[in-house]
Amino acid sequence: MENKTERFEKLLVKNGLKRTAPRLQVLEILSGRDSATSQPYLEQVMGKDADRVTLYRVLQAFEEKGIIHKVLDQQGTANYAICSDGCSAHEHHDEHVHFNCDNCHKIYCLDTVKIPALKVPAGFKVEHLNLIATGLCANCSDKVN
Amino acid sequence: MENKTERFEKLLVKNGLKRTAPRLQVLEILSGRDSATSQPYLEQVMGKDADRVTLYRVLQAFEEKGIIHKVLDQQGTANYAICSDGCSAHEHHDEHVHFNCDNCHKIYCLDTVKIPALKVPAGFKVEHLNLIATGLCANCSDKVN
DNA sequence: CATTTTAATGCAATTATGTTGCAAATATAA
DNA sequence: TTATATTTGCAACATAATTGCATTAAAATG
Ligand SMILES: [Mn+2]
Ligand SMILES: [Mn+2]
Ligand SMILES: [Zn+2]
Ligand SMILES: [Zn+2]
Repeated sequence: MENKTERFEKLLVKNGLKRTAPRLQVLEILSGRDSATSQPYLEQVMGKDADRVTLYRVLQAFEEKGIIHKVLDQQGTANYAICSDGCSAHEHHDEHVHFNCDNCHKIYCLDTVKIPALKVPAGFKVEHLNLIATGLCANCSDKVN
Repeated sequence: MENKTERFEKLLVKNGLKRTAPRLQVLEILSGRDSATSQPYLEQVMGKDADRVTLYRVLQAFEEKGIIHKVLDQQGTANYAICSDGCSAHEHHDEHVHFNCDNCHKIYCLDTVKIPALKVPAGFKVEHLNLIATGLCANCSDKVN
């Protein structure tokens, strides 16, 4: 079985992106976490390995290519998670619900929970739906009890 | 029938807030619009009538008291709308869908569209739901046709 | 109505987040 | 190995938001 780095390199090539250190590092970090990762956290972890501007540009490129998707938490902070397969440059196919824990502040992609269709008033044309649930995640509600 | 300003003054008193010019002005502006109002717009309209910091503090106080609610648009910008009745200091009772138009960028409170209940994975405890639909609003989809 | 009390405002400084232009570096194609 | 096209880093800038503190003003009190 091919290792993670090899997979990431192929992913970059497939999307016409050059195999660079900051890009591989971002993929490394994101893939190693069980929840969406905030921009500030990424910035902190990458430290001086990459300039702040580079990080923003890496994230933007990945988002455009459908490699990651952005989720804003309740404070408006950008969080990023690796996309499920099937997302591409011009369409993200992962309209799942996101869960923002009030306690640990993690954002989980609830890949199995799809957003139900909506009946909107006449005239409105819905393109995308974005649903964020807040409350306590499985970990935190355990601890509280 | 009592006029708007009188109503606003009562609203402030009821919530233990002093009747000040910046507060009345914010209520005036918000109530005169058909969609949620962004912080930058408010700042611009109020001009030098109130310091930027005061505006932030007015909005925060109103939100805490359940007088207005905040909606983040797709860029993470804060937008504010007056709450429906029944919202209070510690509970907002207006979990309706919000619609963010891709064209005019307005955010509409779809008061009549409630967010459907969700089935989440075991362990997760949902407190609040926050659903933003994007697409074209009634006005803009008219114009396009 | 004058005075006291308490809440709210304005200002200055600071932090966080995100963007742009451009020169230098580097990954990859030739 | 060289050429090219992309990517990076740096500097400067823009905007959003927060904090501490002195001053002002609203409302409560007598
Ligand atoms: Mn997700
Ligand atoms: Mn609303
Ligand atoms: Zn949690
Ligand atoms: Zn519109």
